[in-house]
Amino acid sequence: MSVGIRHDDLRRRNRAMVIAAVRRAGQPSRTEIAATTSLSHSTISAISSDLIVEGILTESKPSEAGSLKRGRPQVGLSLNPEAAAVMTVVLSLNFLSVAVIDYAGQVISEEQRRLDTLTMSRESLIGECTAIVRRRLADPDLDVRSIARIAVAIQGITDTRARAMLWSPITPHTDIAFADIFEDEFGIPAIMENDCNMMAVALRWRDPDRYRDDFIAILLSHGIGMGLVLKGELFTGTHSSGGEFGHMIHRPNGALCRCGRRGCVEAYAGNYAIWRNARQMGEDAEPVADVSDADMRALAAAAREGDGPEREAYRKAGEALGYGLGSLFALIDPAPVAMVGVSAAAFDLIEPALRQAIAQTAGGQHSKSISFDTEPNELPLIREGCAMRALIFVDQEIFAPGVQARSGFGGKNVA
Amino acid sequence: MSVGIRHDDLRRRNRAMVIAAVRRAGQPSRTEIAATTSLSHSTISAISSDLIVEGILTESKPSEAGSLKRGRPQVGLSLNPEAAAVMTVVLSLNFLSVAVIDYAGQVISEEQRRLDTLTMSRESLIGECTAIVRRRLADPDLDVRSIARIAVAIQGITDTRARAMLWSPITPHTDIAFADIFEDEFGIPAIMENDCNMMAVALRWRDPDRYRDDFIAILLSHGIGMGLVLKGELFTGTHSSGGEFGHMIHRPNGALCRCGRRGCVEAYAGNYAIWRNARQMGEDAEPVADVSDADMRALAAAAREGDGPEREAYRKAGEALGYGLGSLFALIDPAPVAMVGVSAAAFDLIEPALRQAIAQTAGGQHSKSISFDTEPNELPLIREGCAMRALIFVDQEIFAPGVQARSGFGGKNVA
DNA sequence: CAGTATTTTTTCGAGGCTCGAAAAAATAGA
DNA sequence: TCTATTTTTTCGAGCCTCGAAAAAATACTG
Repeated sequence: MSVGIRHDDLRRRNRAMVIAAVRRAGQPSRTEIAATTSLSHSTISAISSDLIVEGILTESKPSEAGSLKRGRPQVGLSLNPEAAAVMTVVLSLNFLSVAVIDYAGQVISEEQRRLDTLTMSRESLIGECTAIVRRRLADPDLDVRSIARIAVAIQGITDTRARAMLWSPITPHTDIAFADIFEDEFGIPAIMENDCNMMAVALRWRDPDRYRDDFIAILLSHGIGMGLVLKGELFTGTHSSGGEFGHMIHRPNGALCRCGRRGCVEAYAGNYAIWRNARQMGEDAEPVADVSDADMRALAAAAREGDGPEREAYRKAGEALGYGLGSLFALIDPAPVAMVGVSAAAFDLIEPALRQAIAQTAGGQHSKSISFDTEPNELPLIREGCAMRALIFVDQEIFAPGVQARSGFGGKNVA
Repeated sequence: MSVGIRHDDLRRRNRAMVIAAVRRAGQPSRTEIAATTSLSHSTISAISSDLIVEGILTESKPSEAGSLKRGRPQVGLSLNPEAAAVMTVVLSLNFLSVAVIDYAGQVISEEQRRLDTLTMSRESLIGECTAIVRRRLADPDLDVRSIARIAVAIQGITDTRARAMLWSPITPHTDIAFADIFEDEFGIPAIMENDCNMMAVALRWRDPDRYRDDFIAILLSHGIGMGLVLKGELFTGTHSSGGEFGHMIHRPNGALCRCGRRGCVEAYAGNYAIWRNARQMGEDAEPVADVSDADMRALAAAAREGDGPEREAYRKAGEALGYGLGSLFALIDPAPVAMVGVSAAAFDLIEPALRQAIAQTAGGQHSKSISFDTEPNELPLIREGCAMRALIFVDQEIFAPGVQARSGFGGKNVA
């Protein structure tokens, strides 16, 4: 462990730094990059002229129209969209979505497809995934060689090495190494990520002011998922994608969860749990396979209508989420929360009980100051997160290569 | 954010790397250091000769007696004990302990003292702490100028900046900035750390094989504390020392906790909770201020004697700890656990219920493979952790200084 | 419209760092 | 005493970043 820094690593790291600065800032001038990286102008000049020659960056016209200043106008540097491309594959319950994204982050082409993921065989699930990717790669407008990376996101648990799905609620099959499958099939490096982690990555890029170093993204969907960024890094478990917030225990020996255990947060706050409680089916009732978004919206509407089992179901969901968040906050301290997914649209029904519960916990000391944001649609977020993950891989591993070991330094999990 | 690497940072980082290699390995030769750091022999030679001239390292006799090999014998490098010294201050319930440690990690001098921390005024608590440090500094055998760092550990919550105790169960007073107080008083840089975090740091140095990158140290004492190392880094909250495992919610609206809330893990597993249950005082009974170690040992003996309220009390403690660990493992995946403190000596009474509970949780899937270790005495561990923390500060900030910003690189929390 | 002030970017030499190769040092075996 | 072997040091080469100065590109000024 703890490897020293070779002399040639210097350039590599600083190249990566410049690329990262451009990706973050959009069209920064060399002077701005020098300021944010605290490297000298000479160094930035040298590195960026290399990157331009290599076709990674391009010079764009003076960044702002209102160049009211005197002096030589700044020349904006931007990512060359044609430098590379990446592909995202998002697999969720009964739905498969693929997109090709250029180096600057714009969607070039996409395709979506309904599947019956719960009943498909292992082979046909894999087959559908590879087929849709193959169709995209066959696009005549696309230079296949430019695709530098495939990022796959799935609802479920993935391994830390980002190679395989270990378990997922959307299919009975386990341990599918999608990353390896795509690499073998297409010869393109691939990674396999957890959907909620990708949501968190995307939120950070969308709104870096709110979602800076520490925040939580919670997916309120059929199941409950979480993506967590701590100290600027995506938080993952020691072996898996981790962060199984939905399966923290809310009530020992409580309601039956989809995972087969009892008393998980999800067994009170997942769509199926809200549905079960609203229909007064009892906590032991087998979770239903799926509840349509329309049904959930109808449920929320009924709950808003007046007091009754629907409203009580949302109250219980809020309570479970509140105690769960309280326990989480006991571990990590409070942080901004983004609620994502269908039931985030019903957050008005969830919030009161949630805040009341969180106030009972150690982490909820300043419960009023904990702020929630809602975003009803998770799919675009997941795709954006995948795209950024893949693009940053290209930035670091392809356009600034040459470092052997990652231990000690090398922010691998930087969201 | 994300600062580039200056040319002069190179030497600084590699110096730090060499010092760290020596601290880890004990008496490594230059060749061994070159191997572990993957720097060239020339570089190691240059850096180590600098460090020797500066009095930071010394050459020791050939590392092993059995130099059966041919060739020129290796020269061991070791830390010069006189290069610097650090002081540790450990403040726990009714007890204050101070030690001076040389640069190589050996205790030079120490002093311990009983206090009535629960009833002392703020001023006298601070006064006792500064007085004991002053007495140690007055030791004629000690060169005061060599003291490069004071590390203070306290049971309770500290801030992420390692300046202040925010809240502690050992005193009614809050927000005492011990680090600032010591710095102002003695002009020596100081840090304020959480006791359980220091336990984790110490475990990692004691047994790097078992406690490598991911593990958990749990203090089973009057209260329940936790120190957590994830991916080789000490885990802290976003604002505070965090990791308040003892105040995760075990049962909503459950037993009364010392913190004033209800249903915390500690309200079932802290010494006062075990005592309360064993004495059948009811879950609403006000927690007692302190239970002596002797009383706890008697309780454990009674529990081992036969079935009864004592045994049931330990069972409840195990259940709470098990569900809590299960929820924690849902977030971070399972990892080795060290149980520290008086009640760790009664772990035989706790373990069955703990394992049974953990098996009910998502994190406990492989509950049999989760391994527990016990260590009944927390104080030496805390002191060792403090010492290592302080020494590593000296290694990095004093003997390899010169880096301005830490963002991006700079492993601040490396245990 | 020419000249001046101002700001950005590039150029160039200096200084430092790591590296590889070769030399020097230090020991065990023959 | 000589040779083989291993560790450590020495030395020149090659990069990299930096600061200063030059070059480039614009706005202002009279």
